[in-house]
Parts: sequence; structure tokens; C-alpha cells
Amino acid sequence: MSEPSANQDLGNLSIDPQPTTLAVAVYERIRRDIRSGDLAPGQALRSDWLKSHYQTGVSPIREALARLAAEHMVTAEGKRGYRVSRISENDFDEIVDLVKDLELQAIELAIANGNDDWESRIVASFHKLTKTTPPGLTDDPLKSEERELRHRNFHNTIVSACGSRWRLRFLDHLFSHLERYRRIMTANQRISIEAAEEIEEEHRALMERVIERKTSEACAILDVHRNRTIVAIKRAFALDSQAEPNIPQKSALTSR
Amino acid sequence: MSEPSANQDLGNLSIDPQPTTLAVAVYERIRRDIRSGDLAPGQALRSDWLKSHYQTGVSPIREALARLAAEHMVTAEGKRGYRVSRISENDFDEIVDLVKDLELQAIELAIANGNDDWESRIVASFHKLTKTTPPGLTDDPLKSEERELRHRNFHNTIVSACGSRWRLRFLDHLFSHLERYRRIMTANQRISIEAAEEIEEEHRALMERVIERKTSEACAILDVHRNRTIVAIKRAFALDSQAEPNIPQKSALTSR
DNA sequence: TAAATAAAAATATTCGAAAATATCGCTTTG
DNA sequence: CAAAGCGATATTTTCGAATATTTTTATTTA
Repeated sequence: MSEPSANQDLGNLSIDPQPTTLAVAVYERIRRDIRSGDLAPGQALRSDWLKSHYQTGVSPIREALARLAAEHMVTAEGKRGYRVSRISENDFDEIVDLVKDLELQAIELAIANGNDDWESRIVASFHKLTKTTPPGLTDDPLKSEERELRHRNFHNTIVSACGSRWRLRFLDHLFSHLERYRRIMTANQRISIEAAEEIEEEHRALMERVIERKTSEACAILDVHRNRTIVAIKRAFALDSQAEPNIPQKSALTSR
Repeated sequence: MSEPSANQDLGNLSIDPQPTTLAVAVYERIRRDIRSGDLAPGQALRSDWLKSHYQTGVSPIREALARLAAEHMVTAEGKRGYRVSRISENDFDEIVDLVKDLELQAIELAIANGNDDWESRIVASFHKLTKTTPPGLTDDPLKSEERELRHRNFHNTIVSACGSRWRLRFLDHLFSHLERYRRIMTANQRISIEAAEEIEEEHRALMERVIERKTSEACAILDVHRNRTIVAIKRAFALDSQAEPNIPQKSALTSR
């Protein structure tokens, strides 16, 4: 396993240009639909519906679901099939805590180990990010999908030089869940142009501090950046529980 | 999601008495065989062989492999099937680092949150652990399998009150990989009765400090405890690389 | 001889249907 | 009336075969 300094293969972070098997392709599509909220939490995933919606046989679908179950994106229920994993404020808090733990250390390590190539990849991914419309400023699902991809990519690139594939895997995994929470809870929330610009400035500042190797300043900015989202999501949860103090558990039986 | 204080459901840590589906049963069996080293790193997993060995059709097997791939216990290779994930010293180091990070924090949280029930579960799991033969003192695969289960259970129980299912999941996941390294690298290594007793004493001391809520002392013991294994495994790696500086990559084609 | 090509074998992946299981609605019984 | 029993239906899980792909072997060609 020879490694050119700290610039290592990102592992599962890179996406197949053309997925290797149908099962993997379906897996990626379902995961995307869960992250976007298109497949809602708690929703039952009936094989017939999945078959016709994704245009395949059961085998690829069941393989995809098995993988997603291992990632806790879906939940297998005995011999009663699968459903999209439910969300909860408690679950969200746990994810946030872990991300903060793992990401802050990852940034420190990345700043310590990163090389020129890493820096240029950060600059590149930031540039791509700025070329997209922020979420809450567009209704085009394709555009917001692309935005999310680039946003995830930007943050992944920064930590990518931390030197630990396992840490990167876990982080990416947690990012995915975090993204789901953000997209579901802040769906159809508009944001102002000013707020969008402020977010962009945060990304830029983060990038600059990281490249200048100012560890503690970079961490501080990241903390602010994360907290902004967290507050928004927590507020959404608060409103939600106000509207319906007890969510009816048994529902969403007819898919979509 | 109401929770009775910190005594929460362990999630995937509890094992199904009778697995719900064939696919899950096969998944558990293959995972066990990989952890034990029975299925060696790098070994190709041919569907025909798996079918006859585990006595099922392809579907459950492929679902099991899909889950294991998500956990990085096996690796999917395009349309060329699966093989048991390879091991490397670098990978081992990463796992160890992460475990230390996550476990130390988990213990602190658990000690802060744990209640009477948690304490009694620790005592119970420790008692069960003492009733088994330490690894390296028996050749009976059934006995060492049971030992490993109880050992994992002991450590899992201690952290179980940390209040974060996600953290527990990740930890359990990492423990599994760590166990694989330990069992593969220290296979057919005998240990002395004295060493075995010393390990048992460490477990007892850890349990006692935890229950006495002496956080820093508990962490210190855990650190020593982990380092003992780490040193042993690192030594095994050193001997290995001495014997064969370059491991031939393409091998183990005819399964078992 | 070495590289390139083609046929054959081995293997993985996917499909469609059979089997097993769970769910729903209805009837019966205490 | 509530609870238990029982078909009928919906759904998941599993199998066996069909298809697609990769690997090996043999053959040809430069």
C-alpha cells in the first residue's frame, strides 16, 4: 500500500463514472432519493413499487437495500420488508456530536499533513461550489442535487488529507445522514440572498484559514458554520413537535 | 422516542435468538468466519463454494455479501465477485486510533450517565467473561468463539451507557475489525497462565474503577489494556514483513 | 517466440416464478 | 361485544434457470 504522502485515495468517496453492477446503481439511486427526502422517513419500501420505479428485478433491489440497511439509511423489519429509517431529534443530536468529534480532529490532522495537491483540490472544489445555486434559492431538483454533491465534496476534500481512510469513511457516512436531516427539515424554506452570501463567505474563510494552516481559526469557523445549520434544524424540530406533539407511528402505508 | 434514563437499547449489539431471514443468518455466519480468520484476508468468495458451504441459494448469499461490503469486511470487485477484505498494518493503525478516540469519550460519558442497571450488567458480563478460557489457552474453536463473544460483550456493556447509539454502533463495528486483526495475527500463539491471569486482573480492575466512577483511572487501565494487544499485533506484523517483504497480491484463487 | 485473436469454460449477475410468511377482512365463539 | 379462528390476499423471501461477463486455453498470425 504505497501512498504518495498524504494525498491518498478517498475510497468510497469517489463515485463510479458508470456503476459496476445494476445493484450498485440502484443502491446509489435509492440512497440519493432518501437523502433528498424524496423517499420520506418511515416510508415502506415495497418491492413491487421499487421494481417498477427503478426498472429492475428484485435481486438488485434487495442487494441495494441490504447495503442501505448496513448504513442505517433503511431499516429491515423481520420478514416484513424494509422502510426508510425514521428520523428523530435525539438521533440528530448524536450524529452532530460525532461529526464534531471526528471532523475537528480530522481537520487538525489534514492541516498537519496536507500537501500542495491537497491545497489545490480544496481550491478547485470551492470554486465548483461557488458555481452552484445555494439550497433554498432554487426549486430545480437537479440543481440542488448538484449543489449538495459539491458541498459534500468541498468538506470531504478538506479533511481528505487527515491520513485515515476509516475516519473519512465514518465522516462521509455521517455527512450523508446529516444532509438528509438538513434537506428534510429545511425543505421549502427560502433563504435570503444575504444569508446565502454569508454562507459562501464562511466557506471561503474556512478554505483560506485551512490553506494558511491556521488550525484553531479554521476549527472556529467550521464550528460556526456547523452550528448555523444545527440551529436551523433544531428550530424546525421544535416547530414540528409543536404542530404534532405525537407523531402517529403507523402510517405511510401506500407508498408515495 | 422515550428513553428510560441512560439504559437504552443497544441496537445492533444484541443478537437475534433466531435470525429473521436466511440472508441475515448467512450474513452472521460469514462475518463470524471472517472475524475468526477461518476465511482468510484476500480470499476469493466464490458463489458456488459459498452456496454449498452455507447450504443456501445465491440470493441470501449475495445479500449477506452486500451488507458485509458496506461494513468493509468483504470487498466487491466490479463484476468479478467478492473477496475477504485484505489487512494491512496501516489499516490496523487507523482502526486503533479511532477506537481510542471514540472509546475514551464513550467511557467518560457512560460513567457520567450509567445507572444501577448498567452497573449490574457490567458485573454480569464480567462474570460470564471469567467463566471462559482465555484465547491462546484452548484449541477448541467453539470455546474461543464464545470467549470472543463475551469479551466483546464486556467492553460493549461498559460503554453502553454513553447515551449515543451511533457511537456504540461505530465502536462495535471497529471492535469487530480489531478482533479480526487480533485473531489472525496472534493465531497459534500460546500464552502463559500468568499472562492470562494478568489480563483477567485488568478486566476486573477496569470494571471496578468504572463502577466506582473513577473516570481517569478507568481510562488509564483501558489504555494499558488496549496497548497490550496492540503491541502483540504490531510485533506479529513486524515478524510477517520480515518473513515476506512483499506479499504476493494475486493468490488464494482456489477457495480454501 | 511473442503478441493477438477466438473459442471454451468458469463465474457473477439478473430475472421470473415458486415458496413462505404476514396482513386483512370476515365469521364464529365465549 | 371482544377475542379467537380462518380463508383470501398481499408481500417478502428464496430458489433455479437464463443471461452477461470475465478468465482461461488453444490457435493463429506477425
